[in-house]
Amino acid sequence: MTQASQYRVSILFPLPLPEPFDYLVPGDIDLQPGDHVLAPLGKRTARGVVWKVSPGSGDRKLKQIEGAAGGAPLPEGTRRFVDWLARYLVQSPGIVLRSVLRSSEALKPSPTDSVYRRGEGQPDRMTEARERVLDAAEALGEASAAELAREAGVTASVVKGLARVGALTEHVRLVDPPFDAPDPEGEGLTLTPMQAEAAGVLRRLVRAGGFQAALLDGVTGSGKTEVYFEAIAEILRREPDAQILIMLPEIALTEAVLSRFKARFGTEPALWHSGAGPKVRRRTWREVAEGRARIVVGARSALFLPFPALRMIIVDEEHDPTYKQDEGLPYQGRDIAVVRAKLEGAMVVLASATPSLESLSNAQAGRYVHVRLAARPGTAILPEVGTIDLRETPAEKGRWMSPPLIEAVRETLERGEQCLLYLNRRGYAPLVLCRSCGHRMVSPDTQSYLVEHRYTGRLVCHVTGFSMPKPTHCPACNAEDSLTSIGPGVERVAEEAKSTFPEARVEIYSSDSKSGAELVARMERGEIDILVGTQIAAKGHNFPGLTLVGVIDADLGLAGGDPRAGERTFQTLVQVAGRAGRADRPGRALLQTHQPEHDAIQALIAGDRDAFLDMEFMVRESLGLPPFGRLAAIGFMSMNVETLDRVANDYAALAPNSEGVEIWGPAEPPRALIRGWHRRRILVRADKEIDISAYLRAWTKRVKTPPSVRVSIDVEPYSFI
DNA sequence: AGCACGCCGACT
DNA sequence: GTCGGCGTGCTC
Repeated sequence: MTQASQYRVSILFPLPLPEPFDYLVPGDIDLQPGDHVLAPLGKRTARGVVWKVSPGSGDRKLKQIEGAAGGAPLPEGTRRFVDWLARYLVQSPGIVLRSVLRSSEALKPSPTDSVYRRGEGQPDRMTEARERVLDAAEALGEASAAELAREAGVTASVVKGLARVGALTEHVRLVDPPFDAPDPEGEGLTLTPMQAEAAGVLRRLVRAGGFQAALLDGVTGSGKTEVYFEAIAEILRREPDAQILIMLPEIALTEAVLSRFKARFGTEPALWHSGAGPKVRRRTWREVAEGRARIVVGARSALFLPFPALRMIIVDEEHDPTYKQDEGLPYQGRDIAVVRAKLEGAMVVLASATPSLESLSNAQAGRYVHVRLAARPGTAILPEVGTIDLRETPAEKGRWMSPPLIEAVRETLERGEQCLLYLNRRGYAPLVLCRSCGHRMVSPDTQSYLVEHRYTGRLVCHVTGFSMPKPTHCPACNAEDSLTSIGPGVERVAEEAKSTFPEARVEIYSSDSKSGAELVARMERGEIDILVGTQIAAKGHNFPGLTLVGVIDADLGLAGGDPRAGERTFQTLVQVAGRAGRADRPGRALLQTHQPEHDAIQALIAGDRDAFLDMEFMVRESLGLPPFGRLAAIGFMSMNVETLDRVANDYAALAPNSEGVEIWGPAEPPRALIRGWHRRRILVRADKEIDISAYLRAWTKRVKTPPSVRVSIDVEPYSFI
């Protein structure tokens, strides 16, 4: 511990600090990059990670490290990912590190508890209570004292007494046991020739090694999961210690994948999602960091886990908008997954039935290997799709099903088949207004329309969750019973379906439904004739008796100035229409629309995704929008509108002048006021060659903002408006 | 993110 | 006269 043997380390803290801080280390403590340490920071001790090690004590007077914090070191690939992301997202590296260090207890070894098994010894004195405990131990094989006591109806002291005399033996058990190694040779489904061919392409990429990107583009029900399972098996055969991350957009989807996973690999994967409790998190985090968890199934935040040997990332349903995180650290999980794979020299597979424009463009440019997977040779991506022009055959006043749609439903019901009526609007009516004075019921926080939910009798704000009973008098003019419901929600369409087809069994499926799983099961068994559903009904189910999908309002989402609306509508309609006519019964989809000539609708009818894409690409290219240009958003939030506007305007005024960069705004975003917080937004559009992150970094360095205004930077905003 | 410093309002 | 509000600034 001589002076000369001291050295320096740079420590990155999971705090919004601009850079790692330097400390001295006594020569008898050995620290490597990635090690977790405790270090004095101001008046307190903070946890951090060694980012760099330098020889000598340097010329600055530095504080000394307090000690190591234990745990497996943060792998190099994870550290490079943090550095890269911080630069790309224009955030402090500490903020990014915070997304990595998501379990405070994971650095400690797993806690242990004691379990008891039946031992050789016999108690000198046998009592009834002791006998019951021994019976329970035989039956359970291995159990904690509390479990045995509960099972036998005695107190734990009886268990302890038996352990003392050797009739029970005590064993130490890990509370967080390691995960079992997956078996790549487990039973899979038999692949169709088409699937086998796709799996073969992925296997070849695995064998090529290093960074590889593939877009697995297959219609709903084409067996994408089975195909990427084969790629995973190939990796595990070649490298048993390889780690694989399967990303899914929602927890709801994990159940289905999990059971298929278990069937294929003979064990359960490690889980990681926002709903997981501290126990699951610390187990998964630690086992991943130690390299013992091989396969992780997780939500977008699983990308930040400290994999030491990541070899493959699957992004399932890659088009799903929930991969975009908007709060805190704003990032697009799908894009970041590709970067992480590149930094790790791993393979990435993006899978979807309706790939995003960005991914398709990457595939077209040859950056991703495009693996197409049709259900059967020659099958179109859609069932027969037709439109109903609401300008020619409108629904009756106050109703939402047009005569042709009613007729189609009748025919379907007569054949004993099922219908899905799709409308992406929860509740009964999206707007409630006063007949006598025209007052519109709005949310107090956001000024957005309150949605009537007739089932609960309340008016609900879908932005904040605020709700109130539906008033009997207009709050503006006090007229009695003057509040009328405008427009349709699923509850209203269901009401109409019931009155039109009184003999049919009609159910509603939305996120308000109490038991979605039960509805799905009943629909599968044919116990529902007409299912009226929102987005949630469009995802991933297989209803063999469903042959007609009626889209109540195909125009929803096409309106407004959002250039991404067409793509989103197209994807949704493909997913919805894809529900119809599986299990060898031809299905059809009918779209009620006021603009049957719209590109997205036309492309759907033709079942022609490429035509739709060409159209979209042209629009984007002419505007210089992604993927032909870069976009970023600077968000401002404050309780005080005057300060907010001043700061946002100052910000815009200080934008660096640069060729190929345009500044739009500041403007009011779609929800300019939420719970007393006012918001403004500046959009930045840049040509593709411009490093928009560097531009933003230079810009933000020029501006200092008062703490009363919160500024956030989003380099991959999903919404353009 | 903490934590302290500091400069103004209502209390024993 | 002090207790405490949270605006401002710093942490190797």
